[in-house]
Amino acid sequence: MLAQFEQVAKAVADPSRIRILKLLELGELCVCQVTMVLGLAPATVSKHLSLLRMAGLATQRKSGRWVYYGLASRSNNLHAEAMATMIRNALDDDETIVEDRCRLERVKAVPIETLCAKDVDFTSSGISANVESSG
Amino acid sequence: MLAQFEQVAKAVADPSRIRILKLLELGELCVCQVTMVLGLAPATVSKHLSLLRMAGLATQRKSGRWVYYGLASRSNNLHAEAMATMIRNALDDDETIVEDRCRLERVKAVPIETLCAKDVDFTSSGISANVESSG
DNA sequence: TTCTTTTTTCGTTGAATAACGAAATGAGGT
DNA sequence: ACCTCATTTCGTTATTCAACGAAAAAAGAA
Repeated sequence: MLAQFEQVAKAVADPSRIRILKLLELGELCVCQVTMVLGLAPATVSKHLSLLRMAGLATQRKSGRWVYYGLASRSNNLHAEAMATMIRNALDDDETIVEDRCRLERVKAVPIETLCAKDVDFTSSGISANVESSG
Repeated sequence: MLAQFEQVAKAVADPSRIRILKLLELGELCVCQVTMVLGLAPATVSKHLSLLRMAGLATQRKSGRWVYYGLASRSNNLHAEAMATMIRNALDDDETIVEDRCRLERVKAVPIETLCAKDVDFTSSGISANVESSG
């Protein structure tokens, strides 16, 4: 019980994971989308997402080649819901969070097929993906 | 802002510090009292309390030779209050917390003058402090 | 099956941190 | 002033953990 609380608190005591949770508020995302927004290695992001899931804060759904993560609505971890609520009611004005969400919008604009392995430059103002054939 | 949240989350992501916060719910305590209950070195407990204070979760009050720490009612850290509320509404049934509070009652029964440097055996059923001269 | 692609696991490295004992600090008390 | 004692700071050690690249796994597509 104390250990469960500790698990949730540790999960939330990392800026990257907080950023991820605030991204997931806008809907479920696949690993590669989160990777693009945070600018971290895929392995690192996968680990963060897995850890959030273990703490009862995120859910996992596999669809096709992609694995989608979302916010957990109900959890087996007693304290996860309270922590999730607290985070949902906070940090919306934070500079980093706002920037992340802005970047997310642009990442979402790119079809997921062309997002990951291609040379998508989302750091500049526009997204210049190879979308010449998608209509 | 994100960093502030991170600070609070880190402060709370340690079992010893959670135990301390749940002890402080029962009123302010000096470092040596907390030390007796947790069974850690004074230096370690002092560090934990200092860290809780830095995170806006605890307050410090010096009186005589002792330094008393208590729960912060209002804080300059935005997220501290929310986290404090969450913890206050949780873990009251936790085995460790209950045991800690039981030990605290017995520690509180000993006058603070005789508590710290003396050979107080609070691990067994009764407290056998050297209180032969204080009555 | 074979290839490709997304995600995860593995192993390593560097940084953060919890714990301790020893020494320093600070506040009474003599 | 000096002594005593509670607390804090310092320095060390062992553990934890975030990040990465490389390799393995999983799941379509050809």
